[in-house]
Amino acid sequence: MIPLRFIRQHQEAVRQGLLDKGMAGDGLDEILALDEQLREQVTQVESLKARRNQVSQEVGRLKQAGRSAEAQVKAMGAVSLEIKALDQAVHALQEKVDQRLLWLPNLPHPSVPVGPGASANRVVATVGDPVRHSFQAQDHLSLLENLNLVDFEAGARIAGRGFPVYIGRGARLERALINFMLDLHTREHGYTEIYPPFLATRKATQTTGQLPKLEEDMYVTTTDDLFLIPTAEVPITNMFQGQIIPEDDLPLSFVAFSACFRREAGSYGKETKGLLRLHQFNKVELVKFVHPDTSYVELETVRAHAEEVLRRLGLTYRVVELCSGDLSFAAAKCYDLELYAPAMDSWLEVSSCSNFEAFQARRGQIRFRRNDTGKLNYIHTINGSGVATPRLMVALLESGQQRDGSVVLPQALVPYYGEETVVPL
RNA sequence: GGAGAGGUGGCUGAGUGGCUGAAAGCGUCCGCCUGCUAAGCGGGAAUACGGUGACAAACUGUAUCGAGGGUUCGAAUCCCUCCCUCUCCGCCA
Repeated sequence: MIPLRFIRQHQEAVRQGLLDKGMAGDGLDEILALDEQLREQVTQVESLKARRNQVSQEVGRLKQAGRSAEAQVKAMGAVSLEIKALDQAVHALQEKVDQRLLWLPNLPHPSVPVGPGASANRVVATVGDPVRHSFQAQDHLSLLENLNLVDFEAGARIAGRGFPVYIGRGARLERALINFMLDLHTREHGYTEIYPPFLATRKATQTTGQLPKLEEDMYVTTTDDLFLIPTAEVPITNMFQGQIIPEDDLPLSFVAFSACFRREAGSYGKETKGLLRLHQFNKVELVKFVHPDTSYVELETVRAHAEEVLRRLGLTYRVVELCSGDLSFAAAKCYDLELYAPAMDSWLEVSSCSNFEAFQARRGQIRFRRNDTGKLNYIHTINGSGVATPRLMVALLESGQQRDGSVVLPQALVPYYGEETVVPL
């Protein structure tokens, strides 16, 4: 949420930010017009209320003195009716303004490259050399099939396409990846492990910014109006909804494994084969609640923590700084981590590390009290995937495959998986 | 799902129609005092939005005692609806 006062005072900067983010600025004019109208009416009701309060007190005094207050009571009866009518108008206007504000995305940070889409993104680092196999490499689909790790048809019978069933060693490998990542982040990076609910309320989902705009991408349970989480960011961030965090507790760092559910509306046709785009997948997510002064330092930290997963697994990846037009709704700045998949010769996004600044905190009223001034301020939220498993598995299989069709796993994974190689049965 | 109890400031907890934005305590901040610490003494401090003002200080208005409605000149206090928490019962992995 962008604060209304800020919009009022920095109209052109906000307009430009919205344009950079690929959103027409016309919503802004409407908000500003409504806001002006609103403030005018509010001033009007408030002065009526001020008068009523004053006279009502007088009535109290008169009655206590045993004197009549009939004239005052009568006059205020009329005023109260007027107030009621005006109040209704004000509420309706307020509701309109609030709704429109919820549809405004966060503004890009000044350091973010301006551009409309992926072409304007900036590769800021590449780690490792793209693997070149000396034999005819299999893509992940055939590896999954030949090694019998995933059963897509069974998943389709259960829930439709996009819901893979991991089987046998595939399930074990998936579990190994999750445990490896959780251990890394909790033991070495200092995160507190969370096991969150996988469903969240409309309000919670609004806090993190998926709603109202991305409702069509969410699975919802109609009888209770609960949403299946698209990422653990939703439950973790909302643990502190409406809370005031002591300044000395900052930063708070949490890591959670969760299943993630995404309808992926409108993305059919592309990447629908295999594990590249799913309706349900697993992810280990990092979430930090940080002091506003340090949020951009913390963003780099989270990014480093996410990168560490890929480093430990010896995978080739690159870091992409997203341009303004590619930023998600709530993000002010974001790095994507992309793994190299040799058989497909492509880069697969496995992590997004974003600074939301106070955008989510404002929607969810997450604040801290400053020790020096005693004032309440919004904290900043940072999160990063650390990381999502399906494409990680893709890169792992395609990179580690051998001429004989087996896959050699990275050493870091062996204690978790229990074996060094996955061999064809 | 059934019955009951309850939701008040950072926390605990008073408060059943006007003098309550809200007692008291804890915590907190400032000052004093004691050669350190603890204790003690005095004082300050809610949040949001609006107005005047320099997007300062300050002053001022309105709202806020779970949420939304209602009654009333006036509601934390009375009525209705909803949400949440706790206890007991039922059901259940």
